[in-house]
Amino acid sequence: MATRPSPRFSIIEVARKAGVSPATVSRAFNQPEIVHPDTLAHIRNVAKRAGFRPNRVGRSLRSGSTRTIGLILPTLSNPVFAECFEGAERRARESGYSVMLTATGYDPAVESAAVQGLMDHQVDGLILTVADVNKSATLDDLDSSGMPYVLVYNESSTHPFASVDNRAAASDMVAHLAALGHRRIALVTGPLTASDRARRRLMGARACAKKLGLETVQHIAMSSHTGSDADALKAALRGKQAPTALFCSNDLLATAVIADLVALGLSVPSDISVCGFDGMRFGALLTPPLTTVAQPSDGIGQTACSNLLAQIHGQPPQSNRLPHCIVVGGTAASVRR
Amino acid sequence: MATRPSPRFSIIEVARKAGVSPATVSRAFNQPEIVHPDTLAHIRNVAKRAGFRPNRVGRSLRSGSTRTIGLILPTLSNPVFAECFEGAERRARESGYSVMLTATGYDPAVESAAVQGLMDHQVDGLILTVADVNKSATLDDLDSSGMPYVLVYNESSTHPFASVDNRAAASDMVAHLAALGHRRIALVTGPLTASDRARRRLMGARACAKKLGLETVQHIAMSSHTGSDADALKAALRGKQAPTALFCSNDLLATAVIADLVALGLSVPSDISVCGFDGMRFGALLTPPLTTVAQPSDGIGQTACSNLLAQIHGQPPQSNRLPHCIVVGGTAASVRR
DNA sequence: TTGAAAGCGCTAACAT
DNA sequence: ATGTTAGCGCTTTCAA
Repeated sequence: MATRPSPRFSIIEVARKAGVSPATVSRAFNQPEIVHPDTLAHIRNVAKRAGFRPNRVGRSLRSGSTRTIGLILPTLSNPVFAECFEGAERRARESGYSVMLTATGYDPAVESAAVQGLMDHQVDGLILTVADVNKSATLDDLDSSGMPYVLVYNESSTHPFASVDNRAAASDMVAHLAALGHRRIALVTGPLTASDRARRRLMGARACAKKLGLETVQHIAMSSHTGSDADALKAALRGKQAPTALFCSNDLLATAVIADLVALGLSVPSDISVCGFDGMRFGALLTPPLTTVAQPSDGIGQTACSNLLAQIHGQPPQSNRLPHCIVVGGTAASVRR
Repeated sequence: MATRPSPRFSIIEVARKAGVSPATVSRAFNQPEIVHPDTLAHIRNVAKRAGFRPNRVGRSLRSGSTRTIGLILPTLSNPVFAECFEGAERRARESGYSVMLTATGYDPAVESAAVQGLMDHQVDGLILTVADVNKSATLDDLDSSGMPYVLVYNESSTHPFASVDNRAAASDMVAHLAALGHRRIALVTGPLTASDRARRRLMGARACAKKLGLETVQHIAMSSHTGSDADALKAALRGKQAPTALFCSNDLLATAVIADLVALGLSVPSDISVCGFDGMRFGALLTPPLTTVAQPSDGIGQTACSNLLAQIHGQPPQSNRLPHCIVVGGTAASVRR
């Protein structure tokens, strides 16, 4: 079991040892059905003995395909994105594709560099989430590059994506809150300028409120995407017109908001209702369990990957809106009379 | 903004357009300091105008380095591994390395295929977690391949790793429980045969119990790594000699166990104490917050990556034991008299 | 069914 | 400081 310096065989050595041409060895690995069974067995034997495995870099350069896709997500520490990755990676692996993954930490500079870097690596396609579909330099680059890609979580009429219908989902949650008797609802988000999803959710929430004759959904902006802002929260809760329900634009934010409310001496849901958006598994473990809008993140990843692979194989780009559902937990309750 | 079929330029075209040799263009990108400033500016200009970026596949083939590392982890849905990935990826990116990631779902076959696949891709090194360092076919392959690698979460005297000291960590937790008055403690794990970490934790727990004169730490094996087994649990809790504290070998398992206990009509911690191992962030959000042994997962990933890069650059392999700490939550309380 | 030859895009000797 | 040349490992015509 000595650690030899690994004199990595090439297809040429194998060909010589097997007494055939390099082309035949190549065929033995790529189109075994067209080489003579005896030759095939012999080559496989020699290759195995020598510990030979085709070098994918050589193959990629020659064939023009790396059989690798790139994934660019804000952070894997948000279980929503982690699940999305798992769905996509599994699907990719099943099709013989590998995945390069970059976490941007919501930094547009990292995001843009990641796209460039993955393109330099000649990935066959890209799955990514951008802050805002409508003004993303990254996305413009991508469009003009001809590289196949699919967005996840974003929605757009001009770019392929896999996502829930954020407007409808937010609307459904507002309807749920309204059914509980809430008439003053606020949507809590991170910086709106940095998230087209948050904007869509706000639109959906407002549309529903209007339809149901509720007061306009207020908007409370936090400075970070997943962290709460105790001061902003306190300010928003002052006065007679304070909202009775806080609809947070993601689950992580909801947990942070709940923690802040508790620190403020409020109790959820008896003093105020809170709900989230995402449906991360951990929400169910909280006490009370988090009321939220569940997105099928694994499915979003899987679908995006399927669509991307289809594109890579020449199909036209395609978008999918996956079904969401309201998870009734215990953080949103009937409003007190 | 037409989607041109992208007639990807090569270094040769750029060289011709710029009136220099391909080698000079290559130098302009790789060792800009040795080319004449005017030439450099001119080449950069031409390259930029043509939208040229060096093809990393060509470069990799020629140079023998892909500047890519492989990461193989059981699942990104466990926030512990997600954080580890983030630490490693960030560190890699800072050094100009990209990351290919595979989630094995604890399946040895996937694990082994992933190692092969990443080696086929000519990654420069590998970071991975294996079920059992002492009998891992995967690891044997790796050793004989000469590919640099660093284990994460595993510990070994013969393989480089980055991990906490699992024995000491488990011992510390047992000491903590003992200080709360517990004398009958059980360690709850998934299949022991499939996790050297669980085994080390059991050893550490037993050693500490012995030292402190407690009863031997019982072992309750669940059939899955992170799911609880209500029947096994019920059986273990029968009788006068039932444990007063359940030490779960990971946080996800701890949450599942707590849920089962609650379903059994027991209350944590007043009827029985429970604690976990990992220190996932969500533990702090539970009610009561999870008492656990925190591992610095981001740091483990970062350290592993640093050590791997050092190895890739010719340094000898190195192992690191990172510090753990006991997080006192509310799921473990003083034993009732 | 197999072989010969060219070349994917790039870099590293070696020359100048 | 720049150019010439060869070739990394593989696949893919084109021939046989």
